[in-house]
Amino acid sequence: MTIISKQGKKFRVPDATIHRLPLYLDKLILLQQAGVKEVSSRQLATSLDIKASQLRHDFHYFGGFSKPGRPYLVDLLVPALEEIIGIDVPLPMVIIGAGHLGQAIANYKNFERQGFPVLGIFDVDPRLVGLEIRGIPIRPQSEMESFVRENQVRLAVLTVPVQAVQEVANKLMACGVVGFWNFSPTDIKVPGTVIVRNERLAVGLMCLSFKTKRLGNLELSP
Amino acid sequence: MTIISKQGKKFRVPDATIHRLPLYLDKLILLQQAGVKEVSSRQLATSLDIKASQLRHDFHYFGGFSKPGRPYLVDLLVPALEEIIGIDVPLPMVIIGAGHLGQAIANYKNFERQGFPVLGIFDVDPRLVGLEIRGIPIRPQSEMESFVRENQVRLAVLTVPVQAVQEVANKLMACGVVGFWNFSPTDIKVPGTVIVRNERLAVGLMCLSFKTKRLGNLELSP
DNA sequence: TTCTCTCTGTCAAACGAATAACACATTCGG
DNA sequence: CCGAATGTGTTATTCGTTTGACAGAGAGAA
Repeated sequence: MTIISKQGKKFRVPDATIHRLPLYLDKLILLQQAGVKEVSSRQLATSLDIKASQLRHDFHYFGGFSKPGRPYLVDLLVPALEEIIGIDVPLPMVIIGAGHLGQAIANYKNFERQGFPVLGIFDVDPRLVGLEIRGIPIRPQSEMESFVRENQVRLAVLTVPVQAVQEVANKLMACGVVGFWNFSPTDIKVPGTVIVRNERLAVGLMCLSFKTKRLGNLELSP
Repeated sequence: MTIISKQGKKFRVPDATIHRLPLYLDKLILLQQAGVKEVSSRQLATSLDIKASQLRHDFHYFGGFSKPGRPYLVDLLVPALEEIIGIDVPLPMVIIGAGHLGQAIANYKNFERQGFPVLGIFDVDPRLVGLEIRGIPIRPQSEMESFVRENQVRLAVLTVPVQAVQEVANKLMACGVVGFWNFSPTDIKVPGTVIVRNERLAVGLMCLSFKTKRLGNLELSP
């Protein structure tokens, strides 16, 4: 649940809705690239395996994007969603931990296209320092704090070992970081003014295990 | 929602509960390693930032793990949860796509410890073929199908480019794969007898963006 | 113009999940 | 042996999310 301001008033938007916004945007950009100009809630919803009423309900939180009777205009909807999600203004980030996962994320070009340029990668291992990933140098951990301050970085990706996470996060918060994308399998303690997104890969794998091993018990059709 | 069988009858377990089981197990193993023998629902729940009633409610789906009045016995609970989640019996997997993400996953030792040994990694790029990651060789894509058949692999990790995902998935299903851990940012079409877990990293990042940019509007306390 | 068709915005109902409440089993101290 | 304290299993309540229903705006055909 997140609060948004609209015309002075405040509204609460469900987390479930927020998670769907990037999916809508993604499909809409594909449509835009294909030259499609208009799309109805039903068409868009069907392609995402959700109900049209849910899509309209989601959009409703942010005010209408069309007029009754007319489908949505793709070229209007794309920038509107980009602004709502907040990727119209780039949000630079740093990656802490240049292990395999950190390098994989640094290598993923789409993040940059989607408004999340990686300004720097930091690691304690001197053997990694000096290497470059897509032109972004791996810097020594000791430079992290001054770099984050000087570049006013607000978002950090944490791919460091479990034992180091909390300490690294503390240092980053002291330097002005307000959002964490945490890949370590542990929670970090932060004040309510800081946002944390935990990406627990092992959990996903175990859910898959749970379901895969119970395939025989599945309901066959909804 | 997944259906489980218990004493002949079938019960439905919410997805939300299934997602928490690995978190419970994780904390319990830490306690076990610390030599703790007993833990109450309140202690365990507090350390995971959830309500004790929710934890008991979750456990209730699988029958009681203790007797009224007595806390849970860590050494009983750990194997019980392992069996429920299904990681008591190893579920071997293959990784398709040896890019940075594929390599990162192959490198993550904990998956093996948690019952998910990586039997093979496959890639179309001949420059990658022959390399080894933790002793697991990268094999040519052309060998994928025979390998999966011969080793009766049931679970596959997909870290191939978007355009290739559906075709690769089709081939794997024909060879007996029934579970996919899909890291490409697109849905794959599968019959109801196959389980897919989509790990859409970009969505997580955008949710973080949405919330980070609205920090000023946040409710200050719940 | 008027009729029909399409499709949104909006509200209501149904559903699912999280939290609270409590009965009762067990232990422990006196 | 009894009462207080602890803490589970289970049911009831509250809350949030999804789905369904529909009024009415706009477009196009006659």
